[in-house]
Amino acid sequence: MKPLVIISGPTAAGKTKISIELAKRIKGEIISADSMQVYKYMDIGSAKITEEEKEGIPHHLIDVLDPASEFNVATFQALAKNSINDILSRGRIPIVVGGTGFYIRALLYDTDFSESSGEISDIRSRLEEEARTKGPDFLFERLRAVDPESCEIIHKNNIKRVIRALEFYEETGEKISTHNETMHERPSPYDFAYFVLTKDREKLYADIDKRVDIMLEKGLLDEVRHLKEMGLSRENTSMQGLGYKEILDHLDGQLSLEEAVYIIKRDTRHFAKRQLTWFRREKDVIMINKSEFRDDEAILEMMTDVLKQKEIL
RNA sequence: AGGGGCAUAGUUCAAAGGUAGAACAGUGGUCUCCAAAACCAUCGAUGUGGGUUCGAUUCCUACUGCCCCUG
Repeated sequence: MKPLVIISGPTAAGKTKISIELAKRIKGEIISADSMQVYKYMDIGSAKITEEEKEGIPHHLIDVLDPASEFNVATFQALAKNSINDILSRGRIPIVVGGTGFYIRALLYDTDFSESSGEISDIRSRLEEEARTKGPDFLFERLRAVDPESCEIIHKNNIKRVIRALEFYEETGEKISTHNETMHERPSPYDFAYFVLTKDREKLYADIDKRVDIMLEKGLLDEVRHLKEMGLSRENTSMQGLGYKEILDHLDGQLSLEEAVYIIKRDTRHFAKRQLTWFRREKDVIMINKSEFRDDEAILEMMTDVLKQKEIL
């Protein structure tokens, strides 16, 4: 089986720094599992690693897309798989680093997305239109007719997921609920070690607030202004990123800077909390509370020990 | 110091002589193609003492704290 190291954790947990140190020790290369850092020109707001910080370690899936392009799990999975094979073929170890747990799962368990085209389908736009005109209950009841099991799992207010379930059914003729069940039982094709970096909640939140302030000092406003001049708007997936949508609202005069900053901090904290919920229930993860270690050195020692035990090294 | 006002959840604000509502925050959760998204659930309060009353958090009163005006 292919070896794979994963370093994840909530935003502002300190993944970047640790990942570089680990890569240096184990001859690794880094694959970013981050839905925003793939985009070019989005450096400050996505807390992207700088060239200097990379210390010569090769990074994949960073700065590979124009901010006007679409990006989603399926695309990520395909690109990441290519990178893994590329890295392994050169005798190096792939280290997946990033906070998008959903992407990591899709990669780690090799979720099958082949049924659908990958692009936003006509079916989906039609369903979205119907949700707008006929209301959410209408689609939910239609889903009940074709896939009642999904109605047990999906809350009817969660229009996005109701639409996806219907779309999946219309595209494949199969219920997404049964598809998910089979996917869930699939073992990972990798020999992996899945590390999740955390720190005490209070400390994490304080660091998030601090980091947002630093982003502003570094020129987040100018970065977003530039993206806006490039013609990007809320319609783009990239501009739905934390920090980007709020600053756009501010530049459009819909929010004061103070309000925008408050919302960015708040929503980033919410995001970190959701990430923690995700990792808590993820199987086979190794939680590393940074607050319980002397320093990064101790963490790296522990990580390499685990990798040796698992015979990944 | 004198006069006035306010005191309800972590915060901002409701309500009512019969055991207090909301928003936001906080906390827990869901998740298989926009996931930095979308969605669900939940904890939590009448400043302190006395009085009136069957019953006070509400009315009266003292205290304490905060705000405004005057000096």
